[in-house]
Amino acid sequence: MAKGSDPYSVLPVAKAMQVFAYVASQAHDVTLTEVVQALGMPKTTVFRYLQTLSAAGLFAHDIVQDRYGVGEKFRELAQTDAIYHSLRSTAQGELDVLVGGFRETVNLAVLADDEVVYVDIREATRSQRFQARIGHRHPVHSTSLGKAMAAFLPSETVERLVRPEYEQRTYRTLTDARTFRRHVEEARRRGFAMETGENEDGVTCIGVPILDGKGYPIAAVSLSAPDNRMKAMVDRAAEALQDAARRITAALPPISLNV
Amino acid sequence: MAKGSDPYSVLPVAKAMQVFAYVASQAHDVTLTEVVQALGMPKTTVFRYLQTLSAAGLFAHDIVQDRYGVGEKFRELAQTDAIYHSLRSTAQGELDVLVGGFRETVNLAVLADDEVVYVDIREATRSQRFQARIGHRHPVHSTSLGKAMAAFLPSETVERLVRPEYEQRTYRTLTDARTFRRHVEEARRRGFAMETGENEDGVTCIGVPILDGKGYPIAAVSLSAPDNRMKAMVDRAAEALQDAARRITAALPPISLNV
DNA sequence: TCGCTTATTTCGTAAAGCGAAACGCGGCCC
DNA sequence: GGGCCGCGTTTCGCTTTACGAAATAAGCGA
Repeated sequence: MAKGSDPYSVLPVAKAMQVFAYVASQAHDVTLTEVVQALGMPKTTVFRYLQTLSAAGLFAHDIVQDRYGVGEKFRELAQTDAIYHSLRSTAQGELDVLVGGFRETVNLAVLADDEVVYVDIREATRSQRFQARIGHRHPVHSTSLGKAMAAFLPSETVERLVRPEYEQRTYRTLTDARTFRRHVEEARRRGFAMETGENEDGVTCIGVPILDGKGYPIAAVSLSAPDNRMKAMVDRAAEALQDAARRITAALPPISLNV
Repeated sequence: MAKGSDPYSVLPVAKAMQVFAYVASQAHDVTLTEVVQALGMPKTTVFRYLQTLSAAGLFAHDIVQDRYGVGEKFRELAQTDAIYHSLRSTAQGELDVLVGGFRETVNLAVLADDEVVYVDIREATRSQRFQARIGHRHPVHSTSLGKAMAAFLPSETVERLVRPEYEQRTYRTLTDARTFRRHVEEARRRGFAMETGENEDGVTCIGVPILDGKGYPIAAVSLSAPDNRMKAMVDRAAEALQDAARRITAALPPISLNV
């Protein structure tokens, strides 16, 4: 049987996952004994796993029929993953093209808990000081990524991002709500956001939102380069980023994330 | 914390599911410490869960970056569930209409392991002897459901269902390959399958396949009634079933199941 | 090269997962 | 209508084995 050859395998978890896989792959809701017979595990054990997984919301326990099926929590997770997975895999090629074309660092990020979370990063030159790492979080107000996404959010949602005062990351960082609103407004008008040394000294960023089927900014791509080098290619970069974003949008599944 | 109020909750499983939910809801692949900090669990514990879930295929462990993300097994399960969930929920209303219109038992089934698996059943009159139960399996050759699905399978797949001899369920059950092929061929021509007392004495069934976006028979609906009562309404029933099947197909997501 | 951070391994302890068996309940059949 | 059977739930005692602190190793940036 699925005896964990892995010495770090936690048996209850491994066995519960067998139950999970069985239930999820059936077209109908299952009974306790059905799982027991299918997997050859003791009744008590399966019973406990079914209870635990139901309590976690991954399964739904139909009390009337005493049957277990896949739960809403599972479907939420699956949908979230499907979207992000699709985002990353379709973005992949575009990021490569961008980094190849400009030889500057390219970032892919999403908005989570009102922060910018880096999802993929391509550094053109590793000699350069770290900008960010995958999974790291930066503020919305100091990044072109954040402002680009904010620019295409419904206005009620933007208001949620407005603070009386913002953290000053560099001497150029905007710190008041008024300026933030102006930057966001400008990004919306131009179709891309810009940030010049507001997040990190000497580094300029151009960010463009990636919209999902409903026009909601699910993510953003940005190009970041030293101030001087960026100056010469702002227009070209903005256009390339917008093209990339459009293509990524087109390849995304038509479903949306519940905000 | 998420202390299992449920006395039957298995803690390792419950905690592993927290890890699961966290990883699946992130847009980026995560590191061990990231999970530890987010969930406030001991490092060793999380490490073991990540290992276990990766071994189960639900997570993918990127050895190079030492990051964990959602694995292919999870996506397979999610897709299977999405299809079946959609099938059942869109079929729901149609089944109700059918049972209301004919006052006879209506079945929804899928094909699994070359058998007919009942997924939903609406009995018009409970006095009647049980026909089948959800999750029960009947042979392909003796049911209208099975023959309806077989009729729209690619011919190579139909061959997999052909046996030199079939189990004789009633004295009317077809038992040879030749007759099976003939029935399937006829069902394909007519667009619905029929079975008269071949699965259960005195009961006649009409089955119609439900095709997915690619024209593959993902399931089937059937109406079953005592021979005499069915005789009077064959044409009307076949048409109603076909209409229902068409509507269910239309509401299905455009993705397919890998056969 | 050093020093930090992060992943892996070890190990002793006690918690808690396990599963046989008993119980209770409902439905089916006689 | 009564009894039987199948199924889900509960109990209980026994270790098994999950646990987590701490030590170790491996990376990686400075």
